Amino acid sequence: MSRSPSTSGSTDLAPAFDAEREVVEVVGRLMEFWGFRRHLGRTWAVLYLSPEPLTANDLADRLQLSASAISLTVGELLQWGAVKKTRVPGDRRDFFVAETSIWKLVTRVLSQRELALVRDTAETLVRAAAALDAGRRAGQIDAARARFVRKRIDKLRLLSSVGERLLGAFVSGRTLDVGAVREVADRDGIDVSVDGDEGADA
Amino acid sequence: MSRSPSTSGSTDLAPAFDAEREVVEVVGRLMEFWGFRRHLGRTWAVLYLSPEPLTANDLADRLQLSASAISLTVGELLQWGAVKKTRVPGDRRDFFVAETSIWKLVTRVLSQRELALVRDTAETLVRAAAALDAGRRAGQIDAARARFVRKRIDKLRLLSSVGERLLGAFVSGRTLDVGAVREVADRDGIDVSVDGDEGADA
DNA sequence: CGGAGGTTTCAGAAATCTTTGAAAGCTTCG
DNA sequence: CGAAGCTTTCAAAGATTTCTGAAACCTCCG
Repeated sequence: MSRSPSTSGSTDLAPAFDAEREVVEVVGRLMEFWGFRRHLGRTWAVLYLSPEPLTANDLADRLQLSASAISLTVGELLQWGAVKKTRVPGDRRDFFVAETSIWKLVTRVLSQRELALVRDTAETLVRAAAALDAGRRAGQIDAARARFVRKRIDKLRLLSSVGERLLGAFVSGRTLDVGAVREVADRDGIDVSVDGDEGADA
Repeated sequence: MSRSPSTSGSTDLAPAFDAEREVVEVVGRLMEFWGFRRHLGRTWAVLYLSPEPLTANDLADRLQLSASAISLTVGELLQWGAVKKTRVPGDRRDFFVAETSIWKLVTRVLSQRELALVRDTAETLVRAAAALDAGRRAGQIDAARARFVRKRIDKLRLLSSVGERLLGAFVSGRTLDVGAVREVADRDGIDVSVDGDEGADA
């Protein structure tokens, strides 16, 4: 009982607890923005702000969610390594703690999720370019148009490769190789002129 | 008429057009990941791969969307500056072209959307910290606990300020100041030890 | 000024994503 | 070994977001 003053009506303790709540919400929004469900962020935040590990029940109370929702949410957080499970000797329940190294979390997500996406994109672009060339060779499509599309796809490829390098650098700790970014910025500029460039190469 | 071979059935031209379609879809997914509606990405991609400006109708055909959906989508793309409206002398219709400088687009989104988010977050964190201190001073909440929460909030603040700086640097072209990131990484490391620190004074 | 596109708006339909409650599955303690 | 308490799973309910078709609204041409 003394453990969770959560659902208690607003007493004098209110302002400080409001502070916590606000933080929880803002982290929720942040995570939502990052493409996670909002509750993942909220849940992590509650744990992050708690001095002691919490049980699924504590979380359900504070977040106003059902036990099953908590289970699901916590499960996902565990997968991302954003939360760890702990057990307390005499207690049958699971306790949870937040991973506190946010940096670690961010890089993990970047390397697993985003990098996968970028790679997938790159692959698709390569395939598309190949298909286009094939179609062009076979004379199935207008040559000029094919050249145009090809160039645009190449630009996308360049971008994606730079993105991949950026992410890679970021994740692997040697922080942001300035060169990599500059390069895009520049090439991007150059590429814009590709439109006029048109005839140069295929 | 000769202008839009869009709705024509699949003939020998298929493979090359499939290439385009694939690109369109992959860009769609990418954008979705970035927090935009998938159709925004798809629409932009269709325009990006088209040598000539297209009408709303062309877009509706190629994307299999209703006129209203196109209107909405294009409207949003216009707001982000991802697409531009063009008019052709004898034609009453609106034509659209894709903004080709992707770099410009990315930075615009980063500076408008993300930066706003980060700032909002930072502000909330400051407020929360203040409320917490107030509560603590008034003795409304357990001092040890307040100190703990305060530290965690401070860590979040640090992170958000670094994020803000990173975004700012990225957007403003002087590319990624290595120092900024390193700093977080380090402090993050230090902060993790806050847990141990905890027991000392709790 | 009247009419023929073309575009935008908007309320309802459709699709998608979330959350829930109930039941099944584990685990630990007696 | 059996019971009690937690946790997880899953189908259905609930929300939310997105898309559509119809109507209103422009704009330009004749």
